Amino acid sequence: MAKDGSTTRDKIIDTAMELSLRQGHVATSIDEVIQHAGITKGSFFYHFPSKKDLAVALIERFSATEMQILQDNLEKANKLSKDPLQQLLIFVGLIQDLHSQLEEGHIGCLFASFSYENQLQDEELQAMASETLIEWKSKLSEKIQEIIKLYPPRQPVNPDDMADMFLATLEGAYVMTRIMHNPEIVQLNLEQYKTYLESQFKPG
Amino acid sequence: MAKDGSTTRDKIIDTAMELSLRQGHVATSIDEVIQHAGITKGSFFYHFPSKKDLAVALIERFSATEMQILQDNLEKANKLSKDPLQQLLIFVGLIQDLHSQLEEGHIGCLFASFSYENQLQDEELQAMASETLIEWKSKLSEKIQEIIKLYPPRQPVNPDDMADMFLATLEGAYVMTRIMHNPEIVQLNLEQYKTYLESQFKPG
DNA sequence: TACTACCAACAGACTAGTTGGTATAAATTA
DNA sequence: TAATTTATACCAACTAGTCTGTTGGTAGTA
Repeated sequence: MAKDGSTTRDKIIDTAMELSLRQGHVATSIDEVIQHAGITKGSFFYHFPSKKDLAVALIERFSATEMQILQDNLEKANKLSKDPLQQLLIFVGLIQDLHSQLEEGHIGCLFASFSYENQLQDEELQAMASETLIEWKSKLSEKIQEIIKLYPPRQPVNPDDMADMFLATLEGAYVMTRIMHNPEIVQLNLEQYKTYLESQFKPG
Repeated sequence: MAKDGSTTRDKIIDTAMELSLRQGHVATSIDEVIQHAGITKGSFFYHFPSKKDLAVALIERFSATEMQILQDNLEKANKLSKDPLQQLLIFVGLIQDLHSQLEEGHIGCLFASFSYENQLQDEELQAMASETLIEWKSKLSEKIQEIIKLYPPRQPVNPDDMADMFLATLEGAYVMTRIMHNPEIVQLNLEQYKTYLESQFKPG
Protein backbone atom coordinates (compact mmCIF):
# COMPACT_ATOMS: atom_id res chain seq x y z
CA MET A 1 0.00 0.00 0.00
CA ALA A 2 1.06 3.50 -0.76
CA LYS A 3 0.66 6.62 1.34
CA ASP A 4 -2.87 7.15 2.58
CA GLY A 5 -4.34 9.95 0.48
CA SER A 6 -7.66 10.06 2.31
CA THR A 7 -6.26 12.41 4.93
CA THR A 8 -5.19 14.88 2.26
CA ARG A 9 -8.54 14.51 0.52
CA ASP A 10 -10.35 15.20 3.77
CA LYS A 11 -8.14 18.17 4.47
CA ILE A 12 -9.04 19.61 1.07
CA ILE A 13 -12.76 19.10 1.73
CA ASP A 14 -12.51 20.58 5.22
CA THR A 15 -10.73 23.66 3.96
CA ALA A 16 -12.95 24.13 0.93
CA MET A 17 -16.08 23.67 3.05
CA GLU A 18 -15.08 26.43 5.41
CA LEU A 19 -14.07 28.82 2.64
CA SER A 20 -17.11 28.08 0.46
CA LEU A 21 -19.52 28.55 3.37
CA ARG A 22 -17.87 31.83 4.25
CA GLN A 23 -17.41 33.44 0.85
CA GLY A 24 -19.16 31.25 -1.69
CA HIS A 25 -17.88 28.47 -3.87
CA VAL A 26 -17.31 30.58 -6.99
CA ALA A 27 -15.26 33.09 -5.04
CA THR A 28 -13.18 30.32 -3.52
CA SER A 29 -10.30 29.66 -5.88
CA ILE A 30 -8.38 26.43 -5.93
CA ASP A 31 -5.22 28.42 -5.25
CA GLU A 32 -6.83 29.67 -2.06
CA VAL A 33 -7.84 26.18 -0.99
CA ILE A 34 -4.43 24.65 -1.53
CA GLN A 35 -2.75 27.54 0.21
CA HIS A 36 -4.94 27.16 3.32
CA ALA A 37 -4.68 23.37 3.22
CA GLY A 38 -0.92 23.56 2.85
CA ILE A 39 -0.76 21.39 -0.26
CA THR A 40 0.07 21.92 -3.91
CA LYS A 41 -1.95 22.19 -7.06
CA GLY A 42 -0.82 18.83 -8.35
CA SER A 43 -2.01 17.19 -5.19
CA PHE A 44 -5.35 18.90 -5.43
CA PHE A 45 -6.00 17.81 -8.99
CA TYR A 46 -4.83 14.33 -8.15
CA HIS A 47 -7.78 14.01 -5.78
CA PHE A 48 -10.30 16.12 -7.69
CA PRO A 49 -10.11 16.08 -11.50
CA SER A 50 -12.04 19.34 -11.66
CA LYS A 51 -13.52 21.99 -9.41
CA LYS A 52 -16.92 20.50 -10.08
CA ASP A 53 -15.76 17.23 -8.52
CA LEU A 54 -14.85 19.21 -5.43
CA ALA A 55 -18.34 20.71 -5.45
CA VAL A 56 -19.84 17.23 -5.55
CA ALA A 57 -17.69 16.14 -2.63
CA LEU A 58 -18.73 19.22 -0.66
CA ILE A 59 -22.42 18.59 -1.24
CA GLU A 60 -21.97 14.93 -0.32
CA ARG A 61 -20.16 15.82 2.86
CA PHE A 62 -22.67 18.50 3.82
CA SER A 63 -25.62 16.18 3.20
CA ALA A 64 -24.08 13.44 5.29
CA THR A 65 -23.02 15.53 8.27
CA GLU A 66 -26.27 17.49 8.50
CA MET A 67 -28.33 14.32 8.12
CA GLN A 68 -26.33 12.83 10.95
CA ILE A 69 -26.98 15.86 13.13
CA LEU A 70 -30.70 15.66 12.41
CA GLN A 71 -30.89 11.97 13.25
CA ASP A 72 -28.71 12.16 16.34
CA ASN A 73 -30.75 14.96 17.83
CA LEU A 74 -34.06 13.35 16.95
CA GLU A 75 -32.96 10.18 18.74
CA LYS A 76 -31.66 12.19 21.65
CA ALA A 77 -34.99 13.98 21.93
CA ASN A 78 -36.90 10.71 21.67
CA LYS A 79 -35.04 9.43 24.69
CA LEU A 80 -35.74 12.54 26.74
CA SER A 81 -39.53 12.30 26.51
CA LYS A 82 -42.21 9.85 25.54
CA ASP A 83 -44.59 12.50 24.24
CA PRO A 84 -44.10 13.25 20.51
CA LEU A 85 -44.91 16.94 20.91
CA GLN A 86 -42.37 17.25 23.69
CA GLN A 87 -39.90 15.27 21.61
CA LEU A 88 -40.17 17.73 18.73
CA LEU A 89 -39.95 20.73 21.06
CA ILE A 90 -36.87 19.22 22.68
CA PHE A 91 -35.41 18.52 19.25
CA VAL A 92 -35.80 22.15 18.20
CA GLY A 93 -34.23 23.14 21.50
CA LEU A 94 -31.24 20.91 20.81
CA ILE A 95 -30.82 22.50 17.41
CA GLN A 96 -30.90 25.87 19.12
CA ASP A 97 -28.17 24.75 21.54
CA LEU A 98 -26.08 23.54 18.64
CA HIS A 99 -26.18 26.96 16.99
CA SER A 100 -25.57 28.88 20.18
CA GLN A 101 -22.05 27.48 20.22
CA LEU A 102 -21.28 28.51 16.67
CA GLU A 103 -19.68 31.81 15.80
CA GLU A 104 -21.41 34.04 13.29
CA GLY A 105 -19.00 33.15 10.52
CA HIS A 106 -19.83 29.47 10.70
CA ILE A 107 -23.57 29.83 10.26
CA GLY A 108 -24.99 28.97 6.89
CA CYS A 109 -26.21 26.25 4.57
CA LEU A 110 -24.06 25.06 1.69
CA PHE A 111 -27.16 24.28 -0.38
CA ALA A 112 -28.35 27.85 0.07
CA SER A 113 -24.94 29.17 -0.87
CA PHE A 114 -24.81 27.02 -3.98
CA SER A 115 -28.36 27.92 -4.94
CA TYR A 116 -27.62 31.63 -4.91
CA GLU A 117 -24.53 31.04 -7.02
CA ASN A 118 -26.50 29.00 -9.52
CA GLN A 119 -24.18 26.09 -8.87
CA LEU A 120 -27.21 23.82 -8.63
CA GLN A 121 -27.93 24.18 -12.33
CA ASP A 122 -25.86 21.06 -12.63
CA GLU A 123 -28.47 18.33 -12.41
CA GLU A 124 -26.32 15.97 -10.38
CA LEU A 125 -25.76 18.52 -7.65
CA GLN A 126 -29.34 19.74 -7.72
CA ALA A 127 -30.66 16.20 -7.31
CA MET A 128 -28.37 15.55 -4.36
CA ALA A 129 -29.43 18.72 -2.57
CA SER A 130 -33.13 18.22 -3.30
CA GLU A 131 -33.14 14.65 -2.13
CA THR A 132 -31.40 15.58 1.09
CA LEU A 133 -33.95 18.28 1.83
CA ILE A 134 -36.77 15.84 1.09
CA GLU A 135 -35.23 13.33 3.48
CA TRP A 136 -35.01 15.92 6.25
CA LYS A 137 -38.56 16.97 5.61
CA SER A 138 -39.94 13.43 5.74
CA LYS A 139 -38.13 12.69 9.00
CA LEU A 140 -39.70 15.74 10.60
CA SER A 141 -43.03 15.10 8.96
CA GLU A 142 -43.21 11.64 10.55
CA LYS A 143 -42.84 13.13 13.97
CA ILE A 144 -45.46 15.78 13.27
CA GLN A 145 -47.88 13.07 12.13
CA GLU A 146 -47.42 11.38 15.49
CA ILE A 147 -48.26 14.64 17.18
CA ILE A 148 -51.38 15.20 15.09
CA LYS A 149 -52.68 11.76 16.02
CA LEU A 150 -52.31 12.58 19.68
CA TYR A 151 -53.26 16.24 19.72
CA PRO A 152 -55.97 17.42 17.35
CA PRO A 153 -54.57 20.60 15.79
CA ARG A 154 -56.37 23.88 16.25
CA GLN A 155 -56.50 24.28 12.48
CA PRO A 156 -56.25 21.65 9.77
CA VAL A 157 -52.52 21.38 9.14
CA ASN A 158 -50.39 19.47 6.66
CA PRO A 159 -47.44 17.77 8.42
CA ASP A 160 -45.27 18.04 5.30
CA ASP A 161 -45.86 21.78 5.17
CA MET A 162 -45.10 22.17 8.86
CA ALA A 163 -41.86 20.24 8.36
CA ASP A 164 -41.08 22.47 5.39
CA MET A 165 -41.61 25.47 7.58
CA PHE A 166 -38.99 24.28 10.04
CA LEU A 167 -36.45 24.02 7.25
CA ALA A 168 -37.47 27.37 5.80
CA THR A 169 -37.27 28.97 9.24
CA LEU A 170 -33.76 27.66 9.67
CA GLU A 171 -32.67 28.66 6.17
CA GLY A 172 -34.21 32.09 6.62
CA ALA A 173 -32.57 32.53 10.01
CA TYR A 174 -29.19 31.67 8.47
CA VAL A 175 -29.68 34.29 5.78
CA MET A 176 -30.78 36.95 8.25
CA THR A 177 -27.92 36.15 10.59
CA ARG A 178 -25.49 36.60 7.74
CA ILE A 179 -27.06 39.87 6.67
CA MET A 180 -27.41 41.37 10.14
CA HIS A 181 -24.23 39.82 11.57
CA ASN A 182 -26.25 38.64 14.54
CA PRO A 183 -26.26 34.92 15.41
CA GLU A 184 -29.03 35.41 17.97
CA ILE A 185 -31.56 35.48 15.12
CA VAL A 186 -31.36 31.70 14.79
CA GLN A 187 -32.34 31.33 18.45
CA LEU A 188 -35.24 33.76 18.16
CA ASN A 189 -36.68 32.20 15.02
CA LEU A 190 -36.51 28.65 16.30
CA GLU A 191 -38.17 29.93 19.49
CA GLN A 192 -40.96 31.23 17.27
CA TYR A 193 -41.28 27.86 15.59
CA LYS A 194 -41.66 26.22 19.00
CA THR A 195 -44.34 28.74 19.86
CA TYR A 196 -46.10 27.86 16.61
CA LEU A 197 -46.03 24.17 17.49
CA GLU A 198 -47.39 24.83 20.95
CA SER A 199 -50.11 27.18 19.78
CA GLN A 200 -51.19 24.60 17.24
CA PHE A 201 -51.11 21.47 19.36
CA LYS A 202 -51.06 22.32 23.04
CA PRO A 203 -54.44 21.77 24.55
CA GLY A 204 -56.13 24.46 26.59
CA MET B 1 -27.84 69.75 -21.07
CA ALA B 2 -26.10 66.75 -22.49
CA LYS B 3 -27.50 63.35 -23.31
CA ASP B 4 -29.37 61.85 -20.40
CA GLY B 5 -27.14 59.14 -19.01
CA SER B 6 -29.64 57.96 -16.45
CA THR B 7 -31.29 55.61 -18.93
CA THR B 8 -27.99 53.85 -19.62
CA ARG B 9 -27.23 53.75 -15.93
CA ASP B 10 -30.62 52.22 -15.23
CA LYS B 11 -30.16 49.72 -18.01
CA ILE B 12 -26.87 48.62 -16.45
CA ILE B 13 -28.51 48.23 -13.05
CA ASP B 14 -31.48 46.34 -14.50
CA THR B 15 -29.23 43.92 -16.32
CA ALA B 16 -26.81 43.44 -13.44
CA MET B 17 -29.71 42.94 -11.03
CA GLU B 18 -31.16 40.13 -13.07
CA LEU B 19 -27.82 38.44 -13.61
CA SER B 20 -26.67 38.84 -10.01
CA LEU B 21 -29.92 37.47 -8.64
CA ARG B 22 -29.71 34.50 -10.96
CA GLN B 23 -26.06 33.51 -10.66
CA GLY B 24 -24.52 35.65 -7.96
CA HIS B 25 -22.66 38.93 -8.10
CA VAL B 26 -19.16 37.47 -8.12
CA ALA B 27 -20.01 35.17 -11.01
CA THR B 28 -21.48 38.07 -12.96
CA SER B 29 -18.65 39.59 -14.95
CA ILE B 30 -18.71 43.13 -16.22
CA ASP B 31 -18.23 41.80 -19.73
CA GLU B 32 -21.41 39.80 -19.31
CA VAL B 33 -23.32 42.81 -18.05
CA ILE B 34 -22.30 45.10 -20.90
CA GLN B 35 -22.99 42.39 -23.44
CA HIS B 36 -26.53 41.84 -22.16
CA ALA B 37 -27.11 45.57 -21.75
CA GLY B 38 -25.83 46.25 -25.26
CA ILE B 39 -23.30 48.86 -24.21
CA THR B 40 -19.54 49.11 -24.13
CA LYS B 41 -16.97 48.86 -21.41
CA GLY B 42 -16.12 52.50 -21.60
CA SER B 43 -19.72 53.40 -21.01
CA PHE B 44 -19.95 51.07 -18.03
CA PHE B 45 -16.94 52.56 -16.31
CA TYR B 46 -18.18 56.03 -17.08
CA HIS B 47 -21.16 55.33 -14.82
CA PHE B 48 -19.52 53.00 -12.30
CA PRO B 49 -15.86 53.62 -11.47
CA SER B 50 -15.60 50.09 -10.07
CA LYS B 51 -17.59 46.90 -9.69
CA LYS B 52 -18.09 47.76 -6.04
CA ASP B 53 -19.93 50.93 -7.06
CA LEU B 54 -22.24 48.74 -9.09
CA ALA B 55 -22.81 46.58 -6.02
CA VAL B 56 -23.76 49.66 -4.01
CA ALA B 57 -26.22 50.72 -6.70
CA LEU B 58 -27.74 47.23 -6.77
CA ILE B 59 -28.26 47.18 -3.01
CA GLU B 60 -29.73 50.68 -3.13
CA ARG B 61 -32.11 49.74 -5.89
CA PHE B 62 -33.12 46.49 -4.23
CA SER B 63 -33.75 48.23 -0.90
CA ALA B 64 -35.90 50.88 -2.54
CA THR B 65 -38.03 48.61 -4.72
CA GLU B 66 -38.69 46.03 -2.02
CA MET B 67 -39.51 48.73 0.52
CA GLN B 68 -41.97 50.17 -1.97
CA ILE B 69 -43.59 46.76 -2.46
CA LEU B 70 -43.92 46.32 1.29
CA GLN B 71 -45.50 49.71 1.80
CA ASP B 72 -47.81 49.50 -1.21
CA ASN B 73 -49.20 46.17 -0.15
CA LEU B 74 -49.54 47.17 3.48
CA GLU B 75 -51.58 50.21 2.42
CA LYS B 76 -53.59 48.08 0.02
CA ALA B 77 -54.37 45.63 2.81
CA ASN B 78 -55.27 48.44 5.19
CA LYS B 79 -57.91 49.60 2.74
CA LEU B 80 -59.40 46.14 2.34
CA SER B 81 -60.22 45.66 6.01
CA LYS B 82 -60.47 47.61 9.24
CA ASP B 83 -59.34 44.76 11.44
CA PRO B 84 -55.55 44.70 11.95
CA LEU B 85 -55.38 40.90 12.04
CA GLN B 86 -57.29 40.71 8.75
CA GLN B 87 -55.07 43.43 7.34
CA LEU B 88 -51.95 41.45 8.07
CA LEU B 89 -53.47 38.23 6.72
CA ILE B 90 -54.51 40.06 3.56
CA PHE B 91 -51.05 41.57 3.29
CA VAL B 92 -49.42 38.14 3.41
CA GLY B 93 -51.93 36.97 0.80
CA LEU B 94 -50.96 39.87 -1.46
CA ILE B 95 -47.31 38.92 -1.12
CA GLN B 96 -48.28 35.38 -2.07
CA ASP B 97 -50.07 36.67 -5.17
CA LEU B 98 -47.04 38.69 -6.12
CA HIS B 99 -44.82 35.62 -6.06
CA SER B 100 -47.29 33.40 -7.87
CA GLN B 101 -46.69 35.47 -10.98
CA LEU B 102 -42.93 35.14 -10.82
CA GLU B 103 -41.06 32.37 -12.55
CA GLU B 104 -38.68 30.27 -10.55
CA GLY B 105 -35.62 32.04 -11.90
CA HIS B 106 -36.76 35.41 -10.60
CA ILE B 107 -37.24 34.38 -7.00
CA GLY B 108 -34.59 35.45 -4.54
CA CYS B 109 -33.25 38.18 -2.31
CA LEU B 110 -30.22 40.19 -3.32
CA PHE B 111 -29.22 40.62 0.33
CA ALA B 112 -29.23 36.86 0.79
CA SER B 113 -27.21 36.40 -2.37
CA PHE B 114 -24.66 38.98 -1.27
CA SER B 115 -24.48 37.54 2.23
CA TYR B 116 -23.59 34.09 0.95
CA GLU B 117 -20.91 35.60 -1.27
CA ASN B 118 -19.46 37.55 1.62
CA GLN B 119 -20.06 40.74 -0.33
CA LEU B 120 -21.51 42.28 2.82
CA GLN B 121 -18.13 42.34 4.53
CA ASP B 122 -17.96 45.85 3.13
CA GLU B 123 -19.39 47.91 5.97
CA GLU B 124 -21.22 50.32 3.72
CA LEU B 125 -23.16 47.55 2.00
CA GLN B 126 -23.75 45.65 5.23
CA ALA B 127 -25.18 48.73 6.90
CA MET B 128 -27.51 49.41 3.99
CA ALA B 129 -28.84 45.86 3.98
CA SER B 130 -29.21 45.69 7.75
CA GLU B 131 -31.04 48.98 7.97
CA THR B 132 -33.44 47.94 5.24
CA LEU B 133 -34.26 44.70 7.05
CA ILE B 134 -34.78 46.60 10.29
CA GLU B 135 -37.15 48.98 8.52
CA TRP B 136 -39.18 46.09 7.11
CA LYS B 137 -39.28 44.46 10.50
CA SER B 138 -40.47 47.58 12.31
CA LYS B 139 -43.25 48.19 9.76
CA LEU B 140 -44.55 44.68 10.30
CA SER B 141 -44.00 44.87 14.03
CA GLU B 142 -46.23 47.94 14.27
CA LYS B 143 -49.05 46.04 12.66
CA ILE B 144 -48.56 43.06 14.96
CA GLN B 145 -48.66 45.37 17.97
CA GLU B 146 -52.05 46.61 16.82
CA ILE B 147 -53.22 43.01 16.63
CA ILE B 148 -51.93 42.15 20.09
CA LYS B 149 -53.83 45.08 21.59
CA LEU B 150 -57.06 43.81 20.05
CA TYR B 151 -56.59 40.06 20.37
CA PRO B 152 -54.84 38.75 23.45
CA PRO B 153 -52.36 36.19 22.11
CA ARG B 154 -52.57 32.57 23.18
CA GLN B 155 -48.96 32.73 24.33
CA PRO B 156 -46.86 35.74 25.29
CA VAL B 157 -45.38 36.88 21.96
CA ASN B 158 -42.86 39.49 20.96
CA PRO B 159 -44.10 41.49 17.95
CA ASP B 160 -40.54 42.11 16.76
CA ASP B 161 -39.81 38.40 16.76
CA MET B 162 -43.02 37.62 14.92
CA ALA B 163 -42.11 40.21 12.30
CA ASP B 164 -38.65 38.67 12.09
CA MET B 165 -40.25 35.33 11.49
CA PHE B 166 -42.14 36.66 8.48
CA LEU B 167 -38.89 37.83 6.94
CA ALA B 168 -37.11 34.59 7.81
CA THR B 169 -39.99 32.58 6.38
CA LEU B 170 -39.75 34.50 3.13
CA GLU B 171 -35.96 34.27 2.97
CA GLY B 172 -36.09 30.59 3.77
CA ALA B 173 -38.78 29.97 1.18
CA TYR B 174 -36.63 31.72 -1.43
CA VAL B 175 -33.70 29.49 -0.59
CA MET B 176 -35.77 26.32 -0.66
CA THR B 177 -37.41 27.31 -3.92
CA ARG B 178 -34.00 27.80 -5.47
CA ILE B 179 -32.72 24.47 -4.15
CA MET B 180 -35.79 22.43 -5.06
CA HIS B 181 -36.63 24.34 -8.26
CA ASN B 182 -40.18 24.63 -7.04
CA PRO B 183 -41.76 28.11 -6.73
CA GLU B 184 -44.81 26.69 -4.93
CA ILE B 185 -42.76 26.54 -1.73
CA VAL B 186 -43.15 30.29 -1.25
CA GLN B 187 -46.93 29.90 -1.32
CA LEU B 188 -46.93 27.01 1.13
CA ASN B 189 -44.64 28.69 3.63
CA LEU B 190 -46.53 31.97 3.63
CA GLU B 191 -49.70 29.92 4.10
CA GLN B 192 -48.08 28.43 7.18
CA TYR B 193 -47.25 31.89 8.47
CA LYS B 194 -50.90 32.88 8.10
CA THR B 195 -51.89 29.76 9.99
CA TYR B 196 -49.47 30.75 12.73
CA LEU B 197 -51.01 34.21 12.98
CA GLU B 198 -54.50 32.77 13.15
CA SER B 199 -53.62 30.12 15.70
CA GLN B 200 -52.02 32.77 17.85
CA PHE B 201 -54.66 35.50 17.65
CA LYS B 202 -57.94 34.13 16.39
CA PRO B 203 -60.37 33.78 19.25
CA GLY B 204 -62.22 30.50 19.85
C1' DT C 1 18.59 -9.62 2.38
C1' DA C 2 19.14 -7.27 -1.72
C1' DC C 3 17.62 -6.08 -6.01
C1' DT C 4 14.27 -4.62 -9.17
C1' DA C 5 9.96 -3.00 -10.63
C1' DC C 6 6.18 -0.52 -9.55
C1' DC C 7 2.66 2.68 -7.78
C1' DA C 8 -0.20 6.08 -5.42
C1' DA C 9 0.64 10.52 -3.68
C1' DC C 10 2.49 14.75 -4.13
C1' DA C 11 5.18 18.83 -6.00
C1' DG C 12 5.40 22.99 -8.56
C1' DA C 13 6.29 25.26 -12.96
C1' DC C 14 3.48 26.10 -16.79
C1' DT C 15 -0.53 27.12 -20.19
C1' DA C 16 -4.51 29.18 -22.06
C1' DG C 17 -8.00 31.90 -21.01
C1' DT C 18 -10.66 35.38 -18.00
C1' DT C 19 -10.94 39.06 -14.77
C1' DG C 20 -11.51 44.02 -13.38
C1' DG C 21 -9.85 48.01 -14.86
C1' DT C 22 -7.27 51.69 -18.00
C1' DA C 23 -6.25 54.51 -22.11
C1' DT C 24 -7.38 57.06 -25.90
C1' DA C 25 -9.50 58.92 -29.86
C1' DA C 26 -13.54 59.53 -32.47
C1' DA C 27 -18.56 59.95 -32.77
C1' DT C 28 -23.00 61.34 -31.08
C1' DT C 29 -26.34 64.04 -28.73
C1' DA C 30 -28.88 67.72 -25.91
C1' DT D 1 -19.98 73.33 -26.16
C1' DA D 2 -20.01 69.79 -22.84
C1' DA D 3 -21.70 65.50 -21.49
C1' DT D 4 -22.24 61.02 -22.99
C1' DT D 5 -21.25 56.92 -25.70
C1' DT D 6 -18.71 53.95 -28.88
C1' DA D 7 -14.89 51.43 -30.31
C1' DT D 8 -10.75 49.19 -29.71
C1' DA D 9 -6.61 48.04 -27.75
C1' DC D 10 -4.39 47.03 -23.76
C1' DC D 11 -2.71 45.61 -18.98
C1' DA D 12 -1.43 43.04 -14.71
C1' DA D 13 -3.40 39.81 -11.90
C1' DC D 14 -5.83 35.93 -11.46
C1' DT D 15 -8.38 31.62 -13.01
C1' DA D 16 -8.98 26.49 -13.70
C1' DG D 17 -6.57 23.01 -15.36
C1' DT D 18 -2.09 20.43 -17.45
C1' DC D 19 2.49 19.08 -17.51
C1' DT D 20 6.52 16.57 -16.15
C1' DG D 21 8.56 15.06 -12.80
C1' DT D 22 9.82 13.35 -7.60
C1' DT D 23 8.93 10.89 -3.43
C1' DG D 24 8.26 7.22 -0.03
C1' DG D 25 6.78 3.05 0.32
C1' DT D 26 5.07 -1.81 -1.48
C1' DA D 27 5.65 -6.29 -3.60
C1' DG D 28 7.72 -9.93 -5.99
C1' DT D 29 11.87 -12.54 -6.62
C1' DA D 30 16.17 -14.67 -5.99
